[in-house]
Amino acid sequence: MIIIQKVNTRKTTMGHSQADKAQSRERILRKAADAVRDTGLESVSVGKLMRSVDLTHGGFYNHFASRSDLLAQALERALVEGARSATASMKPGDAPRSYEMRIRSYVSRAHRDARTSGCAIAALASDVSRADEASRAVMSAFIDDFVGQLAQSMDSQDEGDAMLAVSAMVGAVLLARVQTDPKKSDALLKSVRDRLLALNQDGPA
Amino acid sequence: MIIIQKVNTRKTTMGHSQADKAQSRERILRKAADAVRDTGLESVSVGKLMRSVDLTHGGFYNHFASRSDLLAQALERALVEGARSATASMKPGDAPRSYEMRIRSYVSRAHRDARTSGCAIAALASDVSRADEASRAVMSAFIDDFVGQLAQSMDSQDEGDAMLAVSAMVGAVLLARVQTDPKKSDALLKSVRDRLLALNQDGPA
DNA sequence: TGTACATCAGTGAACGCGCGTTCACTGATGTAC
DNA sequence: TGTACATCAGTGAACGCGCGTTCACTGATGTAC
Repeated sequence: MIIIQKVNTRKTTMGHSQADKAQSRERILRKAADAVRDTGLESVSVGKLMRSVDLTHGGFYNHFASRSDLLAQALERALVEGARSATASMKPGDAPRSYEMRIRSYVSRAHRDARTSGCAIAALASDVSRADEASRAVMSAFIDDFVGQLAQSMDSQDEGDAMLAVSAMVGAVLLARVQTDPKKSDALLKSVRDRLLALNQDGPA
Repeated sequence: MIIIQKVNTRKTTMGHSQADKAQSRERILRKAADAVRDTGLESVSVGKLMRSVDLTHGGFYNHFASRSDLLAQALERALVEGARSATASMKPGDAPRSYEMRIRSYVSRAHRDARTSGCAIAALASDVSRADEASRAVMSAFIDDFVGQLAQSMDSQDEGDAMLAVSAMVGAVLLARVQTDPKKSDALLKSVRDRLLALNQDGPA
């Protein structure tokens, strides 16, 4: 005896409640923030994005005014998540992260290889440097924060010193991602990491 | 008396000689190398590019096998021109550029503002970090050269020191291009520049 | 040097495709009674 | 609690557009004699 099961060929029925809507919006935005860090701002298309969260393209405009509106929000989200991952596993009340911990986790092979969950400044600096003023302003605020927080973790407490460190951190991760020779890529990270760590030992007089 | 001039409505007639062909190819490639640094690898379209050198799109394939073939060559050209501009006005036989001159010209407002004629590593690092292995290999070679040459100009002659410097140089120019507040952008360049210059004074012990 | 012919750089119409966006429609959700 | 109705999240066809690429054509260049 053969049993032919009636298969539901419809996609999983999407909810229609307000809570479902908020959840859909969140899934779209989260996916976009990842995609943007992984393959760049311009790589995100409405159709592909909606398909990746099992929705159809038409519904996109229930959540965002336009692709460019989405991109602006995805950039901010990516920056927030990137910054949060830098302070991951911190509970409120924990002492602020040490300079050494910050450098070791940022200038690392793990960070180089985890573009999607890593720092969005490193992932998107070139793209945003070419983008409109609004996008650049959003990232500027995160750069300022990044510099300010790093400065507080340094012996010198000097923002100028932190600017050097942040520039080198971002540059090193970027160059390590370009480098095709894994040994050279690792060596670059190690050289920059060691020197940034040494930089925080109080210099000569 | 009114004179109605017969206006030649045809575009300037293009030559058909072999020399003309080489010249066309060169014009296309040079324009592409600029465009790529100015607005990113993905921004270059065959139609717009050909229009910008006063040709029609169909002829493109007399010169390049495909858009992606052009892009690979434009990337290399952009890197060559960027590297050349870093050593501009040097005649053969001149002493190699000093460390101080290199830092002062790279980490500068002029370089920040001259994306099209500046270093292609800074302009395209994010894009290339996401590109195929072939493109990454092309840029890798230029990074290695850049590090090697900078090391030779340093007191320590140390490639690791040069890796820190190159990372900070590239990172600083990128961040300065993102920063929307001109004062902060200038200050970041100055802070990084001063510290990179100080780095070459022989350290303690 | 002059003529006849092959070559081939450049032209522009045409192709299929994916894009962002719009819209009439559907059916589950949520509300008024 | 039950019913009737309005709302609106999600669907999928359709739009105009720019893209990369192809191709039949044109006329100047370059060559063979």
